[in-house]
Amino acid sequence: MRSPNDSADKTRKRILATAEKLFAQKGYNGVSVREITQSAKCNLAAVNYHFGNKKNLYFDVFRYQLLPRLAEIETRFEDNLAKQTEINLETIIRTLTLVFIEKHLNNLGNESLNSMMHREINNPTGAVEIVIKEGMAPFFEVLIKQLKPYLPENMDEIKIKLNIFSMIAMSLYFSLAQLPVTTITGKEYNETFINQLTEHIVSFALHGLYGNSGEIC
Amino acid sequence: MRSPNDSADKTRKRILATAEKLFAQKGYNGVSVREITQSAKCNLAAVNYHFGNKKNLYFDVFRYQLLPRLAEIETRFEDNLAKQTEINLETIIRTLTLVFIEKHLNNLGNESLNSMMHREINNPTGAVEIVIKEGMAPFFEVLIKQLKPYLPENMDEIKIKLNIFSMIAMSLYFSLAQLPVTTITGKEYNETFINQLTEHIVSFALHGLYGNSGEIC
DNA sequence: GTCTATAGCAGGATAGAC
DNA sequence: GTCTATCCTGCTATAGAC
Repeated sequence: MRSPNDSADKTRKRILATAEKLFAQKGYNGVSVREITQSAKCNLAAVNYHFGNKKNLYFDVFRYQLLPRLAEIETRFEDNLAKQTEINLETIIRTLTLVFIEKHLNNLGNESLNSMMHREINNPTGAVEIVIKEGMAPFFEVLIKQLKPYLPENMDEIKIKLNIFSMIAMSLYFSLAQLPVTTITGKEYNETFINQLTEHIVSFALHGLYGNSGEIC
Repeated sequence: MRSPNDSADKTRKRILATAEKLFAQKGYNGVSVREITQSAKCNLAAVNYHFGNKKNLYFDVFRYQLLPRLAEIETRFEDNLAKQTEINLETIIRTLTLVFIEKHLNNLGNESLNSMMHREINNPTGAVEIVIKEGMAPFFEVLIKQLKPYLPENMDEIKIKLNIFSMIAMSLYFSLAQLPVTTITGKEYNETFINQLTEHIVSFALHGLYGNSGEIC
């Protein structure tokens, strides 16, 4: 049996999911409400009914779609790390890199999270701040807690954070900037190359991070 | 004395410069031709007269504004490197990082190059390809030539390229993603912090790059 | 080459029937 | 809650005077 709100809820969710996909692909100004409602197979007025206006729909995509997605990534990172037979700096970095990179092998939806954060970084509308404060910040806490035992004691929190940002920067760049990478290396993003990229990031980050501590090789 | 085309040329250039700034800030769909012409203090019809249509203006911004800007960066990199008393891996990396980071200290206009490349990476319109092929590719050749003597012989070209991309990824991220970095570290982008960032990138890259060669510490 | 005026269209939003 | 019809604004692009 369906509750009275079932259908409404479904329309609402369909709009959110469709909007996420389209906003990620084309940006806020690149998508019209008409396109969203047509793609979500509902009426034009539905967006205004459920979300008030277009801007609010955009914000709700961050709140109800992207924030949970970031939480999923965090969970997946912790789960995958727990599965490792041995935990050390390398396995932590590899696990982190894999959760950021894996969207290219299976469609887990990280793509829109990365893409929309990437867009927002260029012209913030206020929507990212939700994700940064409620999503990224706690993720950083988890990462710092995991990394700290394996890092030199003299590395302060700011330095650890800069190191984490650097790893994320590489993963994001190689995920999003496929066009320049493919054009300049001549390599397509197939499984072999993605593995090579992952190993590169892990190795670069591992040495970068450890060397960075002041303990010169 | 002014040549007959002087005024037209000036209008054209004013439009190009204004369009670069606005497209970088708000993206293609975020800016109207009206806004550009008003900001460039010329008539609405001037864009169509000089560039045919809006899309073509956007392409010409890449061709005539961004491409020369990338060439400038390349020149500045080579000039600054030539000024070093000693050239080694560290000085090359530091010089490269500085040319990418320095836009935050003085306004050299790199900002719009980074910003627009960043935007295009998300939804390519065909305009980036010009910059990649005619700007980035030759820059990579220069970088490879400079780096090669200081790298282990067993590092192939693909690996060198991935290493260069990783350095660029970090510089771009710390330049563009100021909001998350500031929110999470609690540090404002003042001169002290920018210096810390630069040193972090140089150190991370130096160890990442060298460690990456297989010569384990 | 520069400008005004305007055609022609697409966008967000809403009113009101069902 | 859903839909159609419609308002109104703002956009690109062009025609044609100067």
